[in-house]
Amino acid sequence: MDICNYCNTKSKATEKLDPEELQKLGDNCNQAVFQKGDKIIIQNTLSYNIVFVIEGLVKVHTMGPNREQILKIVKAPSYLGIPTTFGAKINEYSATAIAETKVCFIEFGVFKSFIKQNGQFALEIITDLCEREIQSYKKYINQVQKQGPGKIAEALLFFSEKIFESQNFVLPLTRNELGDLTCTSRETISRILSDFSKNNIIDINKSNVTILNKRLLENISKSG
DNA sequence: GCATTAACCACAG
DNA sequence: CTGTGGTTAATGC
Repeated sequence: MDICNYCNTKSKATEKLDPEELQKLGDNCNQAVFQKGDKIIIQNTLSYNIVFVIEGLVKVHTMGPNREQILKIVKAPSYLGIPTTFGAKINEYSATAIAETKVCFIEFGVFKSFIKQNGQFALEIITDLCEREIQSYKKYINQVQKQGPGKIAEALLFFSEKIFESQNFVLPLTRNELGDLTCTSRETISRILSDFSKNNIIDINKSNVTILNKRLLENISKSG
């Protein structure tokens, strides 16, 4: 089977593979579709695969000592689980689909062999990992130093700009999950969202959000 | 002290 | 699952 050769959702890294390697990838990967709420990677279980998200949206989350923490929201196309598969025997985090999501499971040994053999492939993977690590530093600082409105404004801007690329979108998370994402409580999310709405910064109906005053939202996000 | 912020609890829809 | 109100604790003038 030559499935990977014809797949038009190649990662930057797989574009560097030669035909023989692509063949090998095709022989050692499996596609699967997950519905909203389905777990793709499960914390505290063994990992055998690298996951490549072909389409959809995923939350990467981990259970802390007290509560659930959403580490990040990942949009296709993207790899998933490289850190936990290389860096730990047992998964350090879970990944759950928050929209219908199509993924490819790549056998770990094969993925590793590409890293060893193909420098261009490895370079793309490392570059991607580094960009994500820097992002995670930023998110970490924001979460620790901003107060509620700043964190929530930032989350809204993140969904608007990075995920949906629109002023109008449907939040893929419940209020509780938004709390897990922004290190606040679901009550705080409720209050601040209706506050933003009262001040005509956003329009919100259930999970349907329209950003009305982006400038102000950016200021709130910046000033924390 | 007094104000602000936000978590926790409870209860209603 | 959400929205609100009351209570409480921490933090900063």
